[in-house]
Amino acid sequence: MAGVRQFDERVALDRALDVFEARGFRATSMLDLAAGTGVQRGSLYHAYGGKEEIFLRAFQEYTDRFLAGAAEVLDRPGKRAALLAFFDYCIDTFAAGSPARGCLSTRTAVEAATESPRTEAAVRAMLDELETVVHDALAAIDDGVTPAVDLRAAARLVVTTTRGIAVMERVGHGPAELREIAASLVTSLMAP
Amino acid sequence: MAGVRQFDERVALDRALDVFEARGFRATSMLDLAAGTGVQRGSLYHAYGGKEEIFLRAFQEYTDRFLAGAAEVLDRPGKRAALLAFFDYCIDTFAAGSPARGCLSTRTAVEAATESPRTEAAVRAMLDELETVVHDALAAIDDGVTPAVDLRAAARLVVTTTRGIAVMERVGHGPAELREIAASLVTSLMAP
DNA sequence: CTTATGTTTGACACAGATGTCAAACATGGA
DNA sequence: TCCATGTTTGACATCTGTGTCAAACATAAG
Repeated sequence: MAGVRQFDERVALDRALDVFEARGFRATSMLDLAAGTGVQRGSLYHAYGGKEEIFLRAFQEYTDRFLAGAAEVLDRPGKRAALLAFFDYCIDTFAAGSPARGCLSTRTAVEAATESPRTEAAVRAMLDELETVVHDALAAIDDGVTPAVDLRAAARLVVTTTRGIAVMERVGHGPAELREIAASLVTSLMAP
Repeated sequence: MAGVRQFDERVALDRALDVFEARGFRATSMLDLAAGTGVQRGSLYHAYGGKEEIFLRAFQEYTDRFLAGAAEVLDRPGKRAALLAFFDYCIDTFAAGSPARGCLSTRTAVEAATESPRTEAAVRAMLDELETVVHDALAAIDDGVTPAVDLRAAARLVVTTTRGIAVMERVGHGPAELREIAASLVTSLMAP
């Protein structure tokens, strides 16, 4: 194998992810990606084919990290505490950076899903997995607290609420307000 | 006053709204608006200045209609029934058309709010009003059912959930699934 | 050292969008 | 009727992004 790639693929995709998080899928051009990664546009086309392919690879990295983090914070005794920690984790992620990054998966779902079936499938898969992570984590906590609805429905409602919170963040609600919304859900769902 | 506008402003803004609903704020160009409204691009620039201005006017129309519709469906005896009817109304709106239109305000919040303060403010105002509409409607229903959290928080959680549902719609969840999510929230929030 | 192989580079042709403008136009009021 | 006023129109210059490609290049393997 001669003719070897001159850039570090992991570094490049990592930087590409930064660009996508800062600008969103639609607004990111191949020019932006070239600038952000330090790799020439032509090389990016040669190596990956185009923006969608690059996005899908970077998004996979994002998904893996996010889900791993979620599973970690959910792992504690007490369903209520676990959920509150999970929402804190989400909100911290959304609100990080200045201007705030927002939630990449939500952004992608809304702005890119319709025009790219593969992207839609990737986001959908991510949310399904997140639902499973939440479900399994709650199922593993045996503290006598029972949700108002069955566990699968509760998990889906929790995931849906993270999406709602991500949207509320975009219109200017601060972390404190977002946490209040989360607390309202947890109180409702896990009645005392 | 000589030199009079040749197109019907109400019709044009109505059609512009269709275009924005079909393609989203970002993806809509002045060319698209010209095609959609039947008004020449130059005339649109002359009359409104640019895309953002046109959007804000069309969005105001959308907001008025949506809020009026929401107030109407929320007006019934029984808090649970009112909320379920409200979610049905939202879901029907999001799922209408093929491909489904989705939720314009959610879409706009996510894809346009950061890059246009006026747009962000418009969406924020719309959501604040929606929260008030929900709050006032629930406050007016005296059926003995009490939410698990205070009414203001409940209203905000409901609005947040409509946003979450709008996102879930984008990744392929159908109306039936979306209604289940709504039902989970209503059950949790308004414990029997 | 040489070769074969895949990579990098800058340039090219093209498409779509922007914002502006002078000239042509339509029309209410004098 | 004619004029003043604001509107419409198509064209223009410009910009940003796309996707492709031949030539230059780097390097692992022989």
